[in-house]
Amino acid sequence: MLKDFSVMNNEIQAKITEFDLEQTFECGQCFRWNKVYENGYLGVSRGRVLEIEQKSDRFIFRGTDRDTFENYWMDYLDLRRDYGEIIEKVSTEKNMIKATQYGNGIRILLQDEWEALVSFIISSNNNIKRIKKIVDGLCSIFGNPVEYKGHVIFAFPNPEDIYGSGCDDLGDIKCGYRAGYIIDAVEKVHLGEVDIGSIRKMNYQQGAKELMKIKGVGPKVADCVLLYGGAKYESYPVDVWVKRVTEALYLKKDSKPDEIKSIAREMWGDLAGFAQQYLFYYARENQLETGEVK
DNA sequence: ACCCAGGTCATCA
DNA sequence: TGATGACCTGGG
Repeated sequence: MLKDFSVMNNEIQAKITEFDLEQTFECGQCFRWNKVYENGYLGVSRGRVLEIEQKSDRFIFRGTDRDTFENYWMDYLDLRRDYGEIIEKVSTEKNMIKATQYGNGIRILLQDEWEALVSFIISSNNNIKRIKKIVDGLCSIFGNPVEYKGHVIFAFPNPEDIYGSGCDDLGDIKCGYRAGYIIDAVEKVHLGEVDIGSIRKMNYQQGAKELMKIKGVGPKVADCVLLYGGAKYESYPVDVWVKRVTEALYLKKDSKPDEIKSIAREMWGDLAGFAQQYLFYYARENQLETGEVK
């Protein structure tokens, strides 16, 4: 975790343990951070740009100021949390020990709830590469441009930026049948039928119920939004990878999502979301079909 | 041509 | 409630 940081020459420097840019930004939880050079990533959240460079456990943050860093990015990057402690607590058996060693620099980002919602609507029955492409397309059409060191980055559009558009207006981003889902989300959030801004205050059940009012939002998408945007760390999103690996390691049989979620809750309690992320990253990066440790 | 990808929906019993 | 197909799109 981050203990303190220093500001000089418009740069913020800090030593942070259990943090790796590639693991955190490429583990499938977010879709808008891009590698711009070796060990350097550039991203935007809620219209704020940030450049991060990593040298082992030393980090340099650029494009921000002390106030924004302390009041926004510290929380976004979850830098106040002791992930050494998280890893220790979820490493309940040998496979999880392996998974947490493999992804020991993963942090769960606190993303904008609306961005997480739309991103994971797009994620359904889709692959990560194409999800990124579609999300980028949505931003370049509807988002506000932000300039940084010659890069033009488009912020993620707010509901009001998209409101008034129809499915046809989303044709260029090639999101297929998900266009209708996105429009439904835009309308319900914009008109106040869904209170996306309150999911962090709600409990897990309330949050899930609220999110699933939207077309295209089922249990898996709701779980992702609650975990990555709603800080509901007991959430255990069950996709094809997590299903495979959880069944193989713990259940030893074909199981329904609710059974998979409940055993995760038994093993890791309100830290199940962290466990899920380590397992997902480990299984997917190693293309594990059975979940067995190699 | 067929299958898959961080699933959900409509339909049917 | 629970099971079964269909589904935009692009890559292997």
